[in-house]
Amino acid sequence: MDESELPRVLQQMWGIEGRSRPGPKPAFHISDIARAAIKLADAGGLAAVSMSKVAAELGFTTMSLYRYVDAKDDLYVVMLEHAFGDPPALDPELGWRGRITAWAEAFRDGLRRHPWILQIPVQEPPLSPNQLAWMESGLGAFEGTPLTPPDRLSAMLLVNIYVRGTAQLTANMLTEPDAIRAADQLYTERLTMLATPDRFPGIAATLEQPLDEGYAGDFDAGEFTFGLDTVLDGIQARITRLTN
Amino acid sequence: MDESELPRVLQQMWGIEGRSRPGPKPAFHISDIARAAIKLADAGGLAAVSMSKVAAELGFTTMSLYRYVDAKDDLYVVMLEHAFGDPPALDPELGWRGRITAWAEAFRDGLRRHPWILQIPVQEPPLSPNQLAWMESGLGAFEGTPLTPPDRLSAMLLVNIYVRGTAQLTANMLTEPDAIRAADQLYTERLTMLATPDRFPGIAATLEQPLDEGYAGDFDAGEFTFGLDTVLDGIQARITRLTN
DNA sequence: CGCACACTGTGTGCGCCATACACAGACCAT
DNA sequence: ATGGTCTGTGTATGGCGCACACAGTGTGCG
Repeated sequence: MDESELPRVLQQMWGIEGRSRPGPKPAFHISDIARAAIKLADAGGLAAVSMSKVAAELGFTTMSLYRYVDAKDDLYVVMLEHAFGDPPALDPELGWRGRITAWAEAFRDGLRRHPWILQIPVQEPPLSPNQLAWMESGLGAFEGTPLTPPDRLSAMLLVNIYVRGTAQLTANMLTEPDAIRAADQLYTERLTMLATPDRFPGIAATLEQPLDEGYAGDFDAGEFTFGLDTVLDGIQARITRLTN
Repeated sequence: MDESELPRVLQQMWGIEGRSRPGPKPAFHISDIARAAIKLADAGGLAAVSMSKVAAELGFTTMSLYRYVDAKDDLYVVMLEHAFGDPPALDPELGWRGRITAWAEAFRDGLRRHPWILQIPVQEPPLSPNQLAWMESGLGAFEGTPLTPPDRLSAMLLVNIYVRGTAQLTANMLTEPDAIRAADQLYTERLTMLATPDRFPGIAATLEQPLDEGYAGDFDAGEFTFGLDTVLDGIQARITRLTN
């Protein structure tokens, strides 16, 4: 219950004010760090984010960052919190399906905007304000369904996992459509060469379908909603079971 | 189509023999590298795997590894290939549901045995023998269903994503049950403190359920199959739609 | 009003990392 | 037998995260 036991970064992000203290005023705020780091990551991927680069971007020395952030991992937390803005406002007119779909698409769009998010090593469950707001928003999509709160949590996590997973498949360095297409073609080529029908009949059959873009193919909007619908059908089944 | 364009590591893993060449015989094989690296990763996580440590484990110098592996990323590929052994043999007696469930559980067990797999930055779609064998095995689970090959691929990927995603939630450094329990309790505590019912009613409602273990709670076997069943229900719905 | 001291940003330095490059020796095709 | 190619090695470079000591700053307390 003691708020002081919260890591410094969390305190800052929740705006928990320390009483006015002696010493010089901080020259900036963690949100400045987040902005600088995100700028670097958007431009050059997560690998382009280092303490020194972020500090240089801000015009300060490397070590000054450690007055705001305990370790590099904290930097990631702050970046995440800042990269997802507010969660989408879900139209209550829509059914739960429409709402969670909108939520999933907003999440996907966030990942598209900041592909480096997928490269961040996941290590702690979320506790920052925007992260929780997204959770809340996702849970709210199931308002009016007979799902219990834990069921809603599971359902939301399922959708969350789906979006992350598919985004991961969509080639991690998206941005360049030409690059994606080239990488996809190279992959299909190699797969065709290695996955011979005698040893890998299932894979080979998949490759024969001309429409199919291959495993790492361009996971476009159509395929996204198609797979998402499958997940939602599963949730629907659970709801139906409860309703009877 | 030219095999020589394959990266060296892939050639080695597929056992493509280069014609006998001048020069000293290689002192070891990439599989030795894989074994050493996996040993280190099992003991100390992916962070414990460095070129020098792996080399030391083998009794060679750091730079010698680069005669077998073009870069660190290749090391990861080799580790992955070696960590998953052969895919499970699926009992044809079972229906598709039983088969894909067995496949998912085998996959989950693999991730449990080698948690560091989840820390590997995903960058390339799989092309190594065992990876393809697992794909083939997963696709084979849908033998006898009306699903088309691309449908089967989507379904398998869905299950694959689900397993990865849930494993990710299960606290990435599992192993120690006490540590998991402690981390979980700390998380629930903080969440209770931060997610106040006024601003986060949905999350708060979830926390009120005494049974619930919280977001990052111990994702035990029961919850795993429960969530998996939801996914499979979605696939079932698709099958049913095709059958009519 | 003044002062003690907590806090700020800075500079230096350490150990580790991935990997480029030049080299001496080992071995097969000819 | 020998030329050329491949092996493992030693050395070196630039980057990284971060520990630590320091000088200056400004607030709360006396």
